[in-house]
Amino acid sequence: MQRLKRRADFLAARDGKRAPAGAFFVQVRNRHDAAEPRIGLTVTKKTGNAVERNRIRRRLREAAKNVMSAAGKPGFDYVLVARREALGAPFAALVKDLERALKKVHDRSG
RNA sequence: UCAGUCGGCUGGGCGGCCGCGGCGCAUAUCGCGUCGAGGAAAGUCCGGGCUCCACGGAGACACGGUGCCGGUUAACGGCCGGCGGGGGCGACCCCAGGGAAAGUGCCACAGAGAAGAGACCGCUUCGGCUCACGCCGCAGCAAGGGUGAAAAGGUGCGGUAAGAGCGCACCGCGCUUUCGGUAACGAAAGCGGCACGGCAAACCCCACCGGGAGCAAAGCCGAAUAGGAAUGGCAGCGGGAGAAAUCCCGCGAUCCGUCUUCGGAUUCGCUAUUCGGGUUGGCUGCUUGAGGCGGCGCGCAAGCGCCGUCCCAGAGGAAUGGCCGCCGCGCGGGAGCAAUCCCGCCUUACAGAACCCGGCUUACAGGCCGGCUGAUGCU
Repeated sequence: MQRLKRRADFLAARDGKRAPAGAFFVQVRNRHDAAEPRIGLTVTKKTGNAVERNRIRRRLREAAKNVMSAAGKPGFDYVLVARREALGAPFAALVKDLERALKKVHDRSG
């Protein structure tokens, strides 16, 4: 699973479609190419201290890993922006929310 | 046993499946092995290493820091030992602890008086008035009261009209000498009738220390695009001369001299190659170090020396995670006379390496160990 590492990619995704997903929300950008889907994670300092931010990032990454192979489409970048609730939410719920959000985004875009 | 005080340690364990980062091996595409957060990784408050910049030496001035003595260290504002002061029955704890006879300044409020001070209440001889209690006046005084953070040595005895270092003893203080101690300092003796209030976290004086910036330091490699320089090739627009190469005039543009005028230079463009700078990016710096552990020796200790042994995170939108099982701990609830058993808890504090070390400071659920002190009980 490819990760977003450049600021420019994050900025591009910020202008794309977004969908709420419970403890976080998803921003999507269509790169219009055939490469595999990529994900990026945004956890701001407002969310908590370093330990909490790391934990949130890891849980979201793990959830994305479970979901992306099935629900992610080639040529798309997905940025998951965490809210504080992602720290304590059950893992199963994170996975479910992400699946639902991706479905919603792609249905809407056709 | 209770109360207290000081110091140290720990910060869940085992296993399964699926993953992540580094390194090694490899059939180099599947894989295998191995290692992978902390005591504070935190705050970034000190001290260093390292890198770049600046700098001839030395000194002076300014600014900042430190401030009892000795030791320790690469260094420190750290640490260890000691001294002095204060607190506690004690173990022990606390101290921004140089200089106030170098100078300047400040000491609010209260109070009569706040630094060569002062007399509000008060005490007393004498004189006057009054039968008397007492009142008034001149003078002497500062014991007692009162104000204050602080009132110009303290306590006691003598002394006196009342008093006062006025005299004496002890304590304190100052000076001198001797002794002990490396020293800070301590002890003793003698002398002095007491001078020298506090504040230096007011300015200041003295001693010592200090160049600046930081791994986004610094070095290397370097794409596209734009721009710079050099060289080669082709080459502006209009008109004229010529067979042509080419030359002349005008126009535009750029540059130069001083803005204009005027004068000079270029042919400014396109293209190719090369060079230099350089952003995104990549690599190095990047983890072997004042290193960890063990033993021996020296030292009261901080620490030092020798020997052996180990390699123990190196990410970079930043790896150490997700889901389970069993055990353990804690809390809550229930059953039971009890031992114990059952159920529940999003089961664990503070917190995530970012160049590396030495400290300091701050945060921290629960648990463990040891030294010492006081009280009580038993022998």
